[in-house]
Amino acid sequence: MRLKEIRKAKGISQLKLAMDLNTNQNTISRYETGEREPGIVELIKIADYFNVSVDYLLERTDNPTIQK
Amino acid sequence: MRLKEIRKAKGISQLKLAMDLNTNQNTISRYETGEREPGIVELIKIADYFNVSVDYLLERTDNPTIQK
DNA sequence: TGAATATATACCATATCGGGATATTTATAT
DNA sequence: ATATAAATATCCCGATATGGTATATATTCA
Repeated sequence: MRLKEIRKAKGISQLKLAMDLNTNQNTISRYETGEREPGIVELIKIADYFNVSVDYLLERTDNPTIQK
Repeated sequence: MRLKEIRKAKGISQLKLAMDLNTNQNTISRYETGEREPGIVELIKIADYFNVSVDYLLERTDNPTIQK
């Protein structure tokens, strides 16, 4: 997950992101450390929040846009 | 998940797919009926198996290719 | 229709998840 | 340099979702 990188680029804290996604800071932390993986629903929420493709979030491509 | 559609297009059974992915036929069935969601690891395995983007698999785009 | 193949469901044990609380680390101000 | 605040990581736990085995149902087709 390229989450930490993306979040930092937007300059927001784990706490803010967590609140915006209706979850907890510790949950975000775990995603970033790789201790846990989000479910698909949460994964999509994160991608949408940052306006990036899921493939980009998962480091499967270097292009953040969704191929229309 | 656009799994059923993709699998049928390739003309393979749930059982064959399951075996190729080292899982069970019933697990595939559940993904297709929507009764359960795969974890991210399994999601990526499926996308790679069919050579489609995760976004396509998740019906977030109509284009199956990964934007490089 | 009967056998084979394909798909769905029931049940269960376990792993994984999210949450609250807390610890640790990092930044900031004085 | 130290105190305070902000940010991030970790511990513990209950609840839930997951995958597996076994089985039922549905579909294909000879």
